[in-house]
Amino acid sequence: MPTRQTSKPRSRRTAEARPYHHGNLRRVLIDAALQLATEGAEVSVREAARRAAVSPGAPFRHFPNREALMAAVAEEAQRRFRAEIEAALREAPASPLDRFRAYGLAYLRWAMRNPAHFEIISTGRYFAHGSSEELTRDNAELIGLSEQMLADAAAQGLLRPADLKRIQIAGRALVYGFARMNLDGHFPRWSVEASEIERMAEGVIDLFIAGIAKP
Amino acid sequence: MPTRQTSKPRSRRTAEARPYHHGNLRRVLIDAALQLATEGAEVSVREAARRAAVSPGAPFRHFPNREALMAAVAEEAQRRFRAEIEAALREAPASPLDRFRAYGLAYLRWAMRNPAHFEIISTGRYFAHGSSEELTRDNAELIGLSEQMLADAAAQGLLRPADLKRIQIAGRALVYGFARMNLDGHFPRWSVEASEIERMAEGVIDLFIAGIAKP
DNA sequence: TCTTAATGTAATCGGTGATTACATTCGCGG
DNA sequence: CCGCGAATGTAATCACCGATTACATTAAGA
Repeated sequence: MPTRQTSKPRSRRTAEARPYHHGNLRRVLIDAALQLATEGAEVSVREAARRAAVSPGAPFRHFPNREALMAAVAEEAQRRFRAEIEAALREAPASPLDRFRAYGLAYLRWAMRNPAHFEIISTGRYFAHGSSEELTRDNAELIGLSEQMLADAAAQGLLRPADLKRIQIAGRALVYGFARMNLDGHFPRWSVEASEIERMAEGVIDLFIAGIAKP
Repeated sequence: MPTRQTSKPRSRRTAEARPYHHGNLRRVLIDAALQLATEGAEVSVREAARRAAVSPGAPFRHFPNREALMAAVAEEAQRRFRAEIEAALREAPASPLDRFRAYGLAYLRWAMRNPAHFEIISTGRYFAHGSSEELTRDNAELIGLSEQMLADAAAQGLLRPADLKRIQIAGRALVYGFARMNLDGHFPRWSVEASEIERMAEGVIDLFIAGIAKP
């Protein structure tokens, strides 16, 4: 046996079934980070590695840095977000304003039931804004959807005269603001009942639509 | 000279004017942290200490932990925020809806010109929510102000029939959402001109008020 | 099979929040 | 005026984190 004094390289095959190669680390790390976020904890690469039962340096074989991991997490979350909204829209009425309402409702429901994911998606604090191609594309399509609904509504004469772009941004701000108020703890008291907040979200959306719709 | 081998305790009085006791550390640390935030950097206790030309442990004589420092920073920022809104309200018209508009405008202008401060105030990510008595009190008073305006407007028959609480929350969500969209980088393209965003903010507020006002 | 690239490990670095023991100074009571 | 205790700053240290590097192990294809 030639010079071989480093460590204990005997590939131990005892009880521990996990092979040297994890086989699925990237995916498992993303899920672990997603889980971490869900639990409200700070997402650290080390903790994700710990949960994957892997060394602290291993994740950097799959992600150049922490930001890249967070971007991957955001992509996954955004995928689910978009899927839920499109599903809600699929079984929504045909009227543009009804669809607009269903859109806002689905948006807020998801944001309030997946606060940590929504936070990662929307904040841009966890990874550089525009760092992910897929993320910005998905987001742009979602925005385009709402613009289309408003354009349809205007074409059918359902809206009071107003700048469409302005309506679109106000609607986004309203819904985004409500979601973030929930995230940031601005609903302290009556938030004991999550359903109460969702009811309020519905009311706020209806108020907005009543404000832009032709009387 | 008795046993005295520790360090070099000779109180050096050479060129360096700063006395052992800083005299004003707490205040200087808050300002340094505020400055740090303004520069967009992560606010770390060590960096604040560095800027105050003081050892890394010194800040902990004035703040039990990082959170407490951030809370103090938030209190200072909130004080300025509230002062600006009250100033704007002082020279606003008497009509409730005009005052409501002035309120929203002052809110958004400050938030967009002091993004880092607004972030620290509103997010609750830098210190425990409700950890500061003053902060929650100030905030409650600000909210009470807006509620009063809406109540006045309703009493004067200026509003379309709607739940006041609902209007109030929608208004807060709208304005908070717009401010956060700006913070979180949701205004990428046409944001080259800051005045452009402020113009849009004005338009969004007007749209909202037109939506709740009696036609 | 055997060579090479992919993947995981171990050790290490600099930065950070936090704690502790110690040094220095201020301010108040004698 | 003195001196003692409280307040305040320093130095050293710890654990954790992101990141890098050298190395070990394995999978996969020529």
